[in-house]
Amino acid sequence: MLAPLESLSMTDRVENILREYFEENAFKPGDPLPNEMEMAQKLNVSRNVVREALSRLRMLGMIETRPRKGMVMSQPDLLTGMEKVLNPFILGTKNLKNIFELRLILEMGIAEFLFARKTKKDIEELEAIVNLQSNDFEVTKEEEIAFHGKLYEMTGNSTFKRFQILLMPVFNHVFTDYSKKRAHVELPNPVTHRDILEVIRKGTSDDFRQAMFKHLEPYFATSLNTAPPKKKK
Amino acid sequence: MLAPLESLSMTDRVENILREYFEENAFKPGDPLPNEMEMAQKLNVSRNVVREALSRLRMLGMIETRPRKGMVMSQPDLLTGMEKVLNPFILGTKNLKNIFELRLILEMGIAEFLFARKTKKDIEELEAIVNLQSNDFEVTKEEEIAFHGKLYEMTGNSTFKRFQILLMPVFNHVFTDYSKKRAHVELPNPVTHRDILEVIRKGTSDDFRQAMFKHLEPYFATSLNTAPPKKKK
DNA sequence: ATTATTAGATTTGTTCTACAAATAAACATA
DNA sequence: TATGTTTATTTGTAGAACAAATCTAATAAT
Repeated sequence: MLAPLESLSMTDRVENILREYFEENAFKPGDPLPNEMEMAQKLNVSRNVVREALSRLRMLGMIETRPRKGMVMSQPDLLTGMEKVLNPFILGTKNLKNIFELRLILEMGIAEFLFARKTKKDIEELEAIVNLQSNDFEVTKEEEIAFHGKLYEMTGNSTFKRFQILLMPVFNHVFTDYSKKRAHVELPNPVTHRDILEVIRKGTSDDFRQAMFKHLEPYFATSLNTAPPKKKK
Repeated sequence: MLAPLESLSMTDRVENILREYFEENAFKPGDPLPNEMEMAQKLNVSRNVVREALSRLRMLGMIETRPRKGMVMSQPDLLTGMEKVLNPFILGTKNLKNIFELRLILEMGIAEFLFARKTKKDIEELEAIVNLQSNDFEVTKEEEIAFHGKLYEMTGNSTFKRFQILLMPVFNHVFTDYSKKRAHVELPNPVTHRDILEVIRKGTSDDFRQAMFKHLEPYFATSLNTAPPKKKK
């Protein structure tokens, strides 16, 4: 196959060079960086090109600059870059479907950490959230987020929690979209938030996974039915 | 508390404005964008500022520009932004620990999709991978990646697969780091890749989760022992 | 009439210059 | 010592200029 060989712009190249430079020299958060003019001269490019590359790294949180003082390395947020791209209109249907599934995967996978780290206080708070629901069989989006958000929090993993919170709106967007195309399915024995709460209180991590699967069954069904696995031959 | 009030730079503001503009007007991949000068004039900023903002969006894959022709909206990759900051030296220990756990969570969560979508061909390929291992009880990093990578692939979720591949080096980095500080623990009954293969062949998704947990037990132990849950009071 | 060539206009990539503004450091003052 | 002032430094922003590639349209050739 002949693919158009991609010619990187100066900015692209400088961005890569800078990241490699930081990596090779093991720059850590707080370390001061050379100033813009110095970089531009060393790399033999204009200050503008350097600034565009730095602007990218600044957006990702890799560097910080105190205006008129200098630049320092800083600790990036893992998910900032992803967050900015989470726009349902420009993410393709495939990406959206993948995100939808990703949430289900994550939700099923938290059992061990949840049970290893749950505290009495957590369970009390979770109960309070459940008690605030006006109807156990018809929860609002806010109640949904409150409940599951608390579960993520109980894993003690802040990245994971943030990740899930980011995914949630996309998840809802996709599900709403699917729902329009499919007849609504009533489940005979739905597992409610309250049921899950009891499992967390008295059950095992295995019980939790089974309960969670039942709880998420409509979503699993949606994903596995409407989007059959396509094998690229 | 008095926190330093953050004043956004023009570039930051333009970046936000552009993203909102794309979102509000439901720009889709392929849609042409106004040119740089037009944007600069409409926003009453210099072309430099617009270019820095556009450079950021270009990095994330939100826009593409065919040099000297024009800019078009494009379909971003979800994980590009994350990939660029995956540098163990600048990610803090907390982030690294979170990533470490995230892999465990994901690995435990894939059971349903794996079993719903596995094919004979998948299982044959997985068997081939297992058979290539020289020692079932002492697999190399490459063999490890091959095996688990195939599992991710079998979920039929390309984003998920890419996600895991990105996380793997960080995971190994963290575990190597932990291993130095802890005595090596021999497990009495390790679950090997071959065991997991058999479970995938003949077992259920529940069996899979239990097998996978046993397989990953050293990692779970590492995470749950060395990093006890800290409750922020 | 169709094709080939040329010229001009457009747009991004890149460079350069200039200046404002904020800070830190050095200095001066009370 | 504590406070005010000056100065040098560095980023943020603006604007002009040009190269290079593409598209359009006009012109020339067959």
